Amino acid sequence: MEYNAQDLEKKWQSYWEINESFEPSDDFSKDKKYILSMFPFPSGRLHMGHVRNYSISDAFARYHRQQGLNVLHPIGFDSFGMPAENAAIKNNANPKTWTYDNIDYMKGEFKSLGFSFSKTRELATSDELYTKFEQGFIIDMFEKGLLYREKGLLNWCPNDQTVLANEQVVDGCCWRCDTPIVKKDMNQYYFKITQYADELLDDLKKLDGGWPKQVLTMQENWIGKSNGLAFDLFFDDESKSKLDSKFDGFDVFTTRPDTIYGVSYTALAPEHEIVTYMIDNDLLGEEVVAEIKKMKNTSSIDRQKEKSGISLGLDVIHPLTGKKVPVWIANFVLMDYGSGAVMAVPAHDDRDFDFAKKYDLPINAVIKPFEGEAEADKAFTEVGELFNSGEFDGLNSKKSQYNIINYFEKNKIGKKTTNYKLKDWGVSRQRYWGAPIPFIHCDDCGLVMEKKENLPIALPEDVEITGEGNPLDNHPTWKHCKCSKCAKDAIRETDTMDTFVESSWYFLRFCASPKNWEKEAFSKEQVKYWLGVDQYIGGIEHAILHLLYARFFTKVFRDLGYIEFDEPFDNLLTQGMVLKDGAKMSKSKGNTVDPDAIIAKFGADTARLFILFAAPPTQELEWNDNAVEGAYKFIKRFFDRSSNVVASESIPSITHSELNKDEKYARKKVYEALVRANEVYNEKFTFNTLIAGAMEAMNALNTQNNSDVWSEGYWILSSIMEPIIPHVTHEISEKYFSLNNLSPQKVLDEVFIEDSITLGVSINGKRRTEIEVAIDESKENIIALAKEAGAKWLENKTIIKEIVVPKKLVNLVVKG
RNA sequence: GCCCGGAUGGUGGAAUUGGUAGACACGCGAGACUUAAAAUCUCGUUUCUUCGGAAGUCCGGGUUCGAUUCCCGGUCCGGGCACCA
Repeated sequence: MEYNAQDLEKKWQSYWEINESFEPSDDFSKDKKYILSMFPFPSGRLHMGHVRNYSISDAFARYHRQQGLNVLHPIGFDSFGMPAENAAIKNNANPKTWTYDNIDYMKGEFKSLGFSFSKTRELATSDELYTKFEQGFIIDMFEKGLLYREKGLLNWCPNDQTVLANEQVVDGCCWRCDTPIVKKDMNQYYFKITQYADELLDDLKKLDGGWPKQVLTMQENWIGKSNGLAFDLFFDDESKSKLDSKFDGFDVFTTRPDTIYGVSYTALAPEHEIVTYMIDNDLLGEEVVAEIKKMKNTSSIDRQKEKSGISLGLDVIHPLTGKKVPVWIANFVLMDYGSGAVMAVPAHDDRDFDFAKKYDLPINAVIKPFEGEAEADKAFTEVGELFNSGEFDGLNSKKSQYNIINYFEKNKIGKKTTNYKLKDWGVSRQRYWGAPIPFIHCDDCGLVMEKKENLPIALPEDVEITGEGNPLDNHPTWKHCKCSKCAKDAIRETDTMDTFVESSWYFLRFCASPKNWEKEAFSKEQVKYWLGVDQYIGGIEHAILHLLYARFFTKVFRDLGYIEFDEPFDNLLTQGMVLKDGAKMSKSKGNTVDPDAIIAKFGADTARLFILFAAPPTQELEWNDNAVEGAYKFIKRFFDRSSNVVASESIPSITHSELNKDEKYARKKVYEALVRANEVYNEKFTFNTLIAGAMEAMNALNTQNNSDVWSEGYWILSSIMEPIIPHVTHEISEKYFSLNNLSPQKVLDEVFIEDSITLGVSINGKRRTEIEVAIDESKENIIALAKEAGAKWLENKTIIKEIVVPKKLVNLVVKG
């Protein structure tokens, strides 16, 4: 029979569907595996990155199912978000229709790839049921004080007409459309993620080993914890009266308290409240005000180009020396870190140095190298010895930080402080296609929560998407409602939530047994059984955003009493990108390969085999049409040569000692592949080597014609390859083994025992030749044989050392 | 600038963690079958070579009987963070 991928794959896909082969059991006494791949946005069609992602997770899921474990391998769609609206604007489509049509199409693609996802747990985050539970959580979080509304300077994308979280601003531009962002003063809802900053940082330790180091480092940097000293700088009397005695001074933060005696000026962010006060009360000249405004309107990237500043004509008193220190505005001081004000030490900080040079400010060195001289015309930023530092002279600068902080605390003029780069997570978006934030604005009661029994607050379907303004705000009736407290007319919140909210708990929802879906988001018991996720697979691009938010939600849900663990994802595998012609596949570059076309031409098994064979999963994968065809040929050969197999309900029993050399070798290769498969599925994840092993075994089977050896080989190979090429292996397994071989396979040690062995012979560590010896040959004989074999390299030389590495090689060290 | 990864044939990549470098595959070459081609099968394929060998895992040192693997210094490539005080 000819190998026909399309027919055979369809047959097994409907077999799996009819038999509900991939549904997890609710029997929690069984051992479980939760295999999760990051769910896709329903953009319309799967791309190769998805195929790679799900081929990896499917391999894990199928392997563990074979091992008899209860496997949860769910899929869903992260289906809220701007592309749906953008499509609506462009093609005059309805976002909901567009989204759900895409979902239907993509479900078909999943099926045609043979992915073993649980069907009954499929969900889309735009489903009203999902929104209902999510809005419930939002209300709980608000009650706990973890969600608040505040006016703030926000990242605004002029193109997408929406606010972005700090994490969604990449190089000063929108992460989606690359438009430079501008700052806008708006009301916005925030999750208090900073309250969990320390725990999010500390718990990274729990993930060590399970997560890639790179991701842990990225999260650590993002949280950006730094310890230092915060203290107040007070204005002198003259400055104070200039400011109408409205300000006594301002607060600064430093991680270098050791340089305190070197402070020669201080700098405020242009957005600082003192600056704002001076502008508002005409305390600065017109020109100066114009300059400050210009500075404020400059984007953060442009600000980085050159340092600039403006003297405010104010002085503060140095807390230790009592001397006057001038106050400047500097464009490099960030309003949203620390207090928006810094002490400047040009002698020991590169930035302060550049600024001081430009404006001719004093540079006072207070740290010198332990040996030699500091480089001239450069800030000395290393550890050294303090001088010109009063009672701290002579101390090691690093160690003096402790003493100086102590001094400030003892004299109550400052205190040890920790700062984070992490900011609270702004979650409101001025968009239609998202989960509505379940709040109501009432003239009398202020901001009130919607009642839980009224959830979900669903989106209106009769909506006009023009790309201008907020469609919910523009809708004629939707936002009008009654106050949940006083029942008077009120206005619904028209902002919707960041879609990262949905992906922050979807992995919990998957644990819910579908029979309880209407009733509850998930139950404690279900979640306790299934979580943590045993293997999470996804792209490195989510290293910060999604993974940090999901960790945050997990901790919040724990504190709300819904779950009982700290971290959601025990093991994380970040897959590499799929490249073509050395570049990431993208529509704009025109270098995409359509999965559907590959399936139509070669079948799903070929696509899966190529993707897992071409590179280890964590590395980039270069698409290669020839190699895809190679994968197809292997499958075809594997199928064709199954005709050598004799059908049997069980693995044939073979007397190894009665076999000839080729037969023994073939068996050895088959069992080597089995050993490697167990290693790969459980620890190493290098599917490429497992496939190579199976190919070697096939090549070895080909050199012999013992039908028992063939049958045993296929029994094992179709078992270990089933997670990778499930259709063809099922076909073979059904035809010859009644599907009995898709189960754990026993490794037979006897096949690895050999009577003779080849040893490499090296002279001075350089391999020269080899010898064949009996397995139990004595060391003396081995050396004698090696000398004989290597005689021509030993002429006129003296052997000074003989090394025998058992079962590996002989090394003869010679001289002369 | 700081912090992580990498660098192995023409190509993708192996190498049991210090023990025969280049598994497996792609490509290429040769052969078989064929009137011919495709498909399939078989063999070869690190480089140089005076056909004896010699060199060889980015470069330079080191440790070792032995280094792709460990240590020191450097080059290049990729990624993350980036005026965070």
